[in-house]
Amino acid sequence: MRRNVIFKGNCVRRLANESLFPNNSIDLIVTSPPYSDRRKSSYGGVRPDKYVDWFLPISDHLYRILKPKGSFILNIKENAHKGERQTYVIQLILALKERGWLWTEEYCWYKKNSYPGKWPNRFRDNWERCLHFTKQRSFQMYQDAVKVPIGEWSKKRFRSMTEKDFIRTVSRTNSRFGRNVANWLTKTKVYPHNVLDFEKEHYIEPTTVINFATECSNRNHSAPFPLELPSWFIKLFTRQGNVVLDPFMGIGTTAIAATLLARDYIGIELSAEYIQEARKHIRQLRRVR
Amino acid sequence: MRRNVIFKGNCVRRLANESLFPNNSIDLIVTSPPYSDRRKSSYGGVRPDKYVDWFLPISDHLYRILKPKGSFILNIKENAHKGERQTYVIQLILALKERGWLWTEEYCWYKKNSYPGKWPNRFRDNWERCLHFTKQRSFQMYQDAVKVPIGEWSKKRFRSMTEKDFIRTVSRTNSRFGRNVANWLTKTKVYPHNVLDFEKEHYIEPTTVINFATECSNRNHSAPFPLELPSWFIKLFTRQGNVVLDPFMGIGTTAIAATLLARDYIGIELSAEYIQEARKHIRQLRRVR
DNA sequence: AGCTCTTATGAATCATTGA
DNA sequence: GTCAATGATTCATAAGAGC
Repeated sequence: MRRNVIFKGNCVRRLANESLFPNNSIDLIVTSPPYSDRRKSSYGGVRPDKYVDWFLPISDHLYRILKPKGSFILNIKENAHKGERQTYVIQLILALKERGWLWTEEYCWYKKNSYPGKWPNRFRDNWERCLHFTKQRSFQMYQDAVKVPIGEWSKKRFRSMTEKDFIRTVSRTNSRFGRNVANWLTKTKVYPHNVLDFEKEHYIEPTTVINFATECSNRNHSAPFPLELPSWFIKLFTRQGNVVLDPFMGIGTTAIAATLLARDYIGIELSAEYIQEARKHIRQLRRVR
Repeated sequence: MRRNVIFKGNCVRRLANESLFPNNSIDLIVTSPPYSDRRKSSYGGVRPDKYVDWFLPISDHLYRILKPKGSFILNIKENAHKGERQTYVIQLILALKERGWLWTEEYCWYKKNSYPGKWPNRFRDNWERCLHFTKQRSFQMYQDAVKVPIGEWSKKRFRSMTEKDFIRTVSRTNSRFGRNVANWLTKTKVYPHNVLDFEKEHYIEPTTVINFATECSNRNHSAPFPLELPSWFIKLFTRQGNVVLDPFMGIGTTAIAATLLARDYIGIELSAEYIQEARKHIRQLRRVR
């Protein structure tokens, strides 16, 4: 299987090629497909009522090529129409389960730069779904790789408590700290939770982020998600040398994250312009390293 | 219609009483029903596969008694079972739409206080859904009541500008400050977004929150949500003197929030113990006021 | 390098208008 | 009727220029 390549072309047709994509060969899929009725210029747009039917053939191939212990992260958010949230995303969850996927978790990506606007019936949309699907109940997950400094949340949670107060509280309530309260207190890092709140937690070297951000602000080439998003899932669900696939590669954010983290990538993308942009980014990364 | 009362008893049977609950009489419903298979001791538990059928008769009554321009906020989160997120919540969304409700929005409540825990396949669950249903596309929404302080960026941005400078800049460049340019210079508050992140925003007097929170944590009574949660929706969707209903009242968080905000409340609760607790809190509030 | 200030724009949504 | 295009609205961040 060729690695560290971007294939140009239609997503389903490429995935159907079994020599390019053998069964059980991919460790992680991270992708953000075009949302319903968005990205019309580059992808033609998908009608909400056709969305599930459009996506299922793709997801069937993804199921075939994903390793049994691999993960599939689907970043998506339904838009509002005629005053209501569309239902195609939750319909898709149900449909994917019927096709054999396990809906393991829904991570919440707490975006900080939502689009401005004011409407009589809603506020700005500041979060997106990161749906986690797997093929099996047991799968690869390297939780230690995404631990965060304890300060961030514990300070807030127990802001006003002294250490003795804290221990007393813990032993009085039947909390899950268990007996190792002291151990827990001296720990410097803890496991994160399922809300992705990247502002405070700098997972990637800031200089790298800035370099990338600079590059990707070129006109007409928008990155649907920031580098931290695929980076977080790549660290969580893969080890060095594993293969990460993004079937809707765009300007290559997933590939860049994989490269920075010493994983291999495979991308599929329809737009020649986006591919060119992605390759340029990756070349620059290689030069820096 | 009697107001500021808590009715003891079964939710559906109480709601079916048309003299207690006339048609189109409630301004806002805020509730957190027992989640599937949780709170077995107080509610007996509801099987995941029966959850939708269990809830629909309740929601039909809620539809009947809610005013046409009223709102229904459903705080809920599916639990995980056998490695997967359950689907009863998203099934419920689809079912409620079929019964006539409009699924207007899904607010994300970003909880900050979940206790540590570790599982091989997931992290701690730090967010819950607050589903917003309405009967009509146009409904009561008092957005100004929940404005939040503008970000720090604005101070730097506008610090050195006179109004004329600013207007000149705006008309020269393409910046999207809209038509009423001068507003930006004096703006101190902006509209929030759809992620409820209460840490930064102290909507309720801190002392009140602390008193209530302390009361809750000292006993074994579960407060399904903090005071800020119903308070935010009450301010957003009602005015003073309006009526707020919580058909699963618990220890009375919604009633307390309504009382503090000078709204009337109606509660329904099965557990005599919870009702006693709720009434005690409300009495204390009255004394304080 | 590090800071300030300027400029640009991002998976948006709704009401209105015209076909 | 439905559907598509247009205008109006709005917050936060990052790149780029200048010192």
